[in-house]
Amino acid sequence: MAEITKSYEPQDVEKKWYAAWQEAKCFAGTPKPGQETYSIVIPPPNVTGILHMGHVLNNTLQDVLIRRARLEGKAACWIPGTDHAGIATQTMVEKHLKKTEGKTRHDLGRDEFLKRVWSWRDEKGDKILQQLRELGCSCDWDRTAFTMDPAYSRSVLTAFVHLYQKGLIYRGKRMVNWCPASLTALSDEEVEMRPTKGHIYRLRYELVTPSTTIDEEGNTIPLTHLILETTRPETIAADVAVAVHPDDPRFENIVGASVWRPLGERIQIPIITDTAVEMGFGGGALKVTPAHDRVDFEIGQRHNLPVIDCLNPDGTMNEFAGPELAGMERFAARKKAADVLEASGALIEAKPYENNVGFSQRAGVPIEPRLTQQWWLKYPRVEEAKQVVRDGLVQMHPERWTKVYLNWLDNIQDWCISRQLWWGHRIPVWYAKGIDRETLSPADLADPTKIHVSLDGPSDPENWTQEDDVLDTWASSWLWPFGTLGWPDADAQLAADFKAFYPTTTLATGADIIFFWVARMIMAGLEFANPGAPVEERIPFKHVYFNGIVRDKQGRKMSKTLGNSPDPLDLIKAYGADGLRFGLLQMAPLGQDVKFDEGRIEGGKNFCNKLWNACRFRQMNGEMNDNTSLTTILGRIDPALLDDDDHAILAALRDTMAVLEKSFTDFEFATATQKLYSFFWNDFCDWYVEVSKSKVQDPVTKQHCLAIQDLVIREFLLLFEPFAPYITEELWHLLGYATPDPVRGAFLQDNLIETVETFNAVLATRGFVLDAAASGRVEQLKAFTTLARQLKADQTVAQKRDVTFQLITTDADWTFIDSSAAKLTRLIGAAAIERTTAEPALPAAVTPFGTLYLDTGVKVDPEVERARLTKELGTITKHIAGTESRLSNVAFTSKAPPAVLEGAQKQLADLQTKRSELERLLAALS
RNA sequence: GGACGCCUAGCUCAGUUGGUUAGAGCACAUCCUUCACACGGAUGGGGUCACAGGUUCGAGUCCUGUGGCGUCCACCA
Repeated sequence: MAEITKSYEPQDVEKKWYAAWQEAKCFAGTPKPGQETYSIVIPPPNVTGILHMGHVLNNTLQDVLIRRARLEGKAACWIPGTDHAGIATQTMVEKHLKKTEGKTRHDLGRDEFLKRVWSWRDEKGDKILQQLRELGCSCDWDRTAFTMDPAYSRSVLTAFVHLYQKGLIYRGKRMVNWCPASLTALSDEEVEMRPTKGHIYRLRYELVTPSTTIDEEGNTIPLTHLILETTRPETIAADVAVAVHPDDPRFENIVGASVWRPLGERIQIPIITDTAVEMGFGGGALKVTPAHDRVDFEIGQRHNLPVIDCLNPDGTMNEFAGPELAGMERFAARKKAADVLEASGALIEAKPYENNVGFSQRAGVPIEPRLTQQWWLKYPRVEEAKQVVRDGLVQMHPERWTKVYLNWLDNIQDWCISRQLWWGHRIPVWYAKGIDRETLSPADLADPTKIHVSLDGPSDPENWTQEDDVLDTWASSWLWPFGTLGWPDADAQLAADFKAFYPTTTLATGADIIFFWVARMIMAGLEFANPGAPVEERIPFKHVYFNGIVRDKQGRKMSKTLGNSPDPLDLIKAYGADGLRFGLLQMAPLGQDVKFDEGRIEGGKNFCNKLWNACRFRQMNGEMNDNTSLTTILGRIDPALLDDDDHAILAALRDTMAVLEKSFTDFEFATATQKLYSFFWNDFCDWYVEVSKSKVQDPVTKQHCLAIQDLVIREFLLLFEPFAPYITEELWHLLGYATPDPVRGAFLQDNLIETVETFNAVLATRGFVLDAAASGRVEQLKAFTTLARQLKADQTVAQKRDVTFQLITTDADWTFIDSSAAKLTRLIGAAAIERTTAEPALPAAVTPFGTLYLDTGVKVDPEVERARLTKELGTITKHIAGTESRLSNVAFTSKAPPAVLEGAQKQLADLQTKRSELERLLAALS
């Protein structure tokens, strides 16, 4: 067996094992009949994306879940893949094209441009999947999917045709969120409202015929103009009316009259009434610009007003904006419009103003409401989607997200699924040649001689033209949990083990895409997967785990522009993949955002090193025996020979197993990592390994102690493996836990983890009766040790080892301490612990086993000693007072549960004993 | 306007159904390279648990309110 080096060097270990795992196809999801399954589909990253901290967190969580499932003996399958990411990828390639060749996509034409995108994808795509391998992700790579794969594309189009035939998809001219940068419509979810500083312009709209109104006192006064306010003066040329509230007394006389439009073509526009107008805002009048505002559009519909569009798709002004503004960019035009209005006297004032403006989430520019023909989807299964979550068939973790989810579904709006892009799934709709797409009526849309909708297109393609638009990317990824498992092709589903792996077990994702993706997947699953089957077979997943967002130390979202995001690959180089994984999970409590702290990652690395060295110590202490199974290790342990330390460490191990089990059920990964840390570092290294140092000196106890170590390390490696797969695998082999069997047992993951239940059962059949009191005695010894060390530290002889301790104690306690002398003297750093009945004039501490004196061979300074003891006495006295007052309170003694009462009484007794001993020590000093 | 989350040591966070003297890691101070580990060991300092009320024998924990930070949904031009 190879010798374990002085420190853990992750680099070579990681390379070696990942290659070995892949070679052996360890990650293949291959269900055996009757075997329980556990499946996860990856939230597909953008095909051209690169790994950032959010991915690291999200994918580490998935890997932890899937590896734990493997150890639990389940057929585990983690399906990886990427998303074509329509807008993002197309924009990227367009930019590249512009930069390198000075061309636009239109210069190339659709077919040629798409060729370029594909070659870009082939060249630069899937890099992120490579990076996930470095992180240790155990995806079943043979199943890698891509949303633009032929098979997956077919599932997307199948879904479209199905929904169309069901009457849920329709085409309509409606107000959409238009992105002037990407030149496409967006869904409401892709629009982000941002408070934006600008100006609000107070304007006069002159009445064609002066009239009268009433002032606040009810007096009739002349009225020559209306006052209204707008943030968008550049759209005035597209005003078609001015609206006031029907109940507004100020405007009674002028309803139906006209005002002069102050910009663009100076025509008369009518004054209308509409309840959408807020009387208290501005001058109480609203300019109505149906082409450029949702509310205005609705007012226009109600009043049969014309629609004038004064913007080009790219956000520049067109000829309808008037000669002053035509051709200008929209924000420049806004300034210019203000100038023109000021010059004509229509502008009263421009006030600084902040309002919410919709921005394109991806392109980062303000969107324009724009009236266009688009394809819309009425969501299927909305009620059922709510019900499965309410019924807990789909459980969200943390649960509070269900409320957000249900609220969204309660207010759900039809989904604009068409995008004016080229990179994506082209909508499988064909128009008969010669028809005007803009003016198709609902009846036309239902006429198969005018519109053809199918997977493969019309049989006489020469007579048809295909729809130019592609589908929203999310209209493909919403099929991910079953599209990746062969749906809708029966043979493909069989080959992909659809039956075993659908519904998937857990979806791990960020709450930021709860609407974009999670909700839509639930509806899609219910509609398409296992049609006709009971609802629990149609849901796409049973659990949704929402991981937090990784933020920087100031709490800001990590972003490229801020440059506050460390490169995960650099972190892997510096701390190892295991250190990164473990450190990150330690700071990621359920559902809380993660403030990134590199120190924690370093802590993860240090922990790995600690584990490494504990194993090194084990190896140095003696020949390895047969470690190839729990049974062989237990065979080396005689239950009758277990001492307190053995009992205590086994109890702590069992407790750790239990905590881990619960943590996985509750998705509490931070709890799990913290428990692993404290068990191994504190319970095992700081105590068990330290006491082992004396036991291995004794041939009688040596083999026994090493066997316990082998047992604990084995179980710990199994518990730790999901979090740190590389180092555990390496140590598994170095310490001989692996079996030579090349099929079963070659890797750590081939083994089964013990549950508390099975572990207990195994121990019981071997005659282990764990002594529950042992842990308590060990805790007392720990306290004794700490007090002794404190004495040494106080006397600044912390490192001296030739000191002697003297103990005044009872016969029973002395027997116990004396029997533990070998390990205690080593732990404390003392030549000996002797029993005494005298009152040595030495520094003393009151321990659970009597009063302990430190003899350094130097005479004690009574004043220093007095100060030390007095301080201790003060603390004790304070606590005694607190406890006494509680116990003297009848309300407490009569109402508190017996256990609490007993605890308080015992505490008081202990404190009093300690106090009187301290008082005695103080008295002895003088 | 509506909903949700957070506020505990200098920093990042634990703290389960209310119950002894509120914990960890990092940072800090003192000491130590003694034969697993300086990526380490020992000891120590450091907290009116955001604030104000309330319920209770007892509140970091439950209730009400206030303040601050953050997120989502809706949105008055």
